[in-house]
Amino acid sequence: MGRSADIPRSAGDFDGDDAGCTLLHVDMDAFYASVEIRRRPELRGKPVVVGGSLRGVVAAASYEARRYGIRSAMSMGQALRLCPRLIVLPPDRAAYSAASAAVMAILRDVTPLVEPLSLDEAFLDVAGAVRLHGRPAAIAAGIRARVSEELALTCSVGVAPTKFVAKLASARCKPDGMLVIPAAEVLNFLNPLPVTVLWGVGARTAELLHRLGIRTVADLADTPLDTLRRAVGVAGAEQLHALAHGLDPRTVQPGEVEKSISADHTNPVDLTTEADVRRELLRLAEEVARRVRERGWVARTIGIKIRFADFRTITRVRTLPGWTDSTSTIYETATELYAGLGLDQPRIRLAGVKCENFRVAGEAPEQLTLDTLGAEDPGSSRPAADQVIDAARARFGTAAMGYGTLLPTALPTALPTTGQNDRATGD
DNA sequence: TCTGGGGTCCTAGGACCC
DNA sequence: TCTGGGGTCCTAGGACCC
Repeated sequence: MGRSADIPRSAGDFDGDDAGCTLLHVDMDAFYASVEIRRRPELRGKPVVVGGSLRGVVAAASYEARRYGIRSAMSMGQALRLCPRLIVLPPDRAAYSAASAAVMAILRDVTPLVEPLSLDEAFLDVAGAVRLHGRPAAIAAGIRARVSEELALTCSVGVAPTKFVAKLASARCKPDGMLVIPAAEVLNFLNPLPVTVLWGVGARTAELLHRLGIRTVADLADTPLDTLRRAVGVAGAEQLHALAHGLDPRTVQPGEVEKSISADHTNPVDLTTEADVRRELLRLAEEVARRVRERGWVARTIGIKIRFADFRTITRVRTLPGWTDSTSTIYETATELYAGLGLDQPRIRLAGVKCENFRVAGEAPEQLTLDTLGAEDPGSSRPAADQVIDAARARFGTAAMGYGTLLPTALPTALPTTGQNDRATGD
């Protein structure tokens, strides 16, 4: 990478003051849709969304689809009404993860201070990289060039003195753009923007603020802190007040680890029988437990989420006496929490299972298994069975083997622990 | 064809301990 | 006997983000 003037794609046009603009926000353009179009060039130029499921919403929309007013999070039905010839593709998470890893690798060539926010965006702190790679604007242009040339994808990059201004900047130069907000321009940039652009202002908070006559960032900056506190609570008020004045002390955190791991699924048809719900909880427990084990962790808190047909949603969690990574312990806890709801004639749209409160497996003071929960079989080899299943799935895919395939039609309250059923039936 | 699936953070109330 | 404050842990719900 050279000076900004040498950078292709005209992104280096910026010749203003980027001193102190050491925070970059890199945001991939229409990421899932772009990955799909990259491998199916015949879709280029067409309205494409990724989403798919029967009761689903749009996860990503190509810019052609957006011309019809289609946006992510819109229901698939509404999207199809706006554009009947819309091309709808089912999500392929593995492909997006692989593309994401390639993007993150390019970013980490610039600096180790990369904080991914999701598969398709990341913050970078380039303060220490300018000697090697040039000014922030040149670094941003270089990243955009590499992503385009090596990955055939486009991204937009915001360059600013703080995280949230960098993120706003990337959003305002999409697609395939770059925007530098010099320190001296931050307030001019922020003031006219609607409050809804601020981190933490969603529909509810916006409504509260509008009632106070606060519509722009400038309005917010002029509002006394006490007034804000009464409207949105102490923590929210302090943060909004700071952001409105261009202040954001957050630094780039490259080592962020997950605090919870969850899986949930909206069923195409509501679940109405106990057996169906248990089967679904088992499937979700397997998925979550596998991901916990993948990381070499153990969890102490297990939770379920249930969304009823009327969209009312409840959660229940239980903190166990010790830590576990066992599918059966997580499943048992989930079913107990479900049973505790005492539902009579359930109509369940969505079920979810979550683990939190993690430790690294070896460092946990104790390993909680079914045994320590008082199960009948003190010699249970269930953790070994988990490992066998994980290994089989890693080789042959998730359909290869699992507790789910072991279960008879009428589900038992507890999983078999004698080992005699520990063979996949292959169905 | 109303409303996905992965998360984080905050609040409020209760239990419990000192 | 009445009254209490502070701290921590746990749970449920909800706002918010991508």
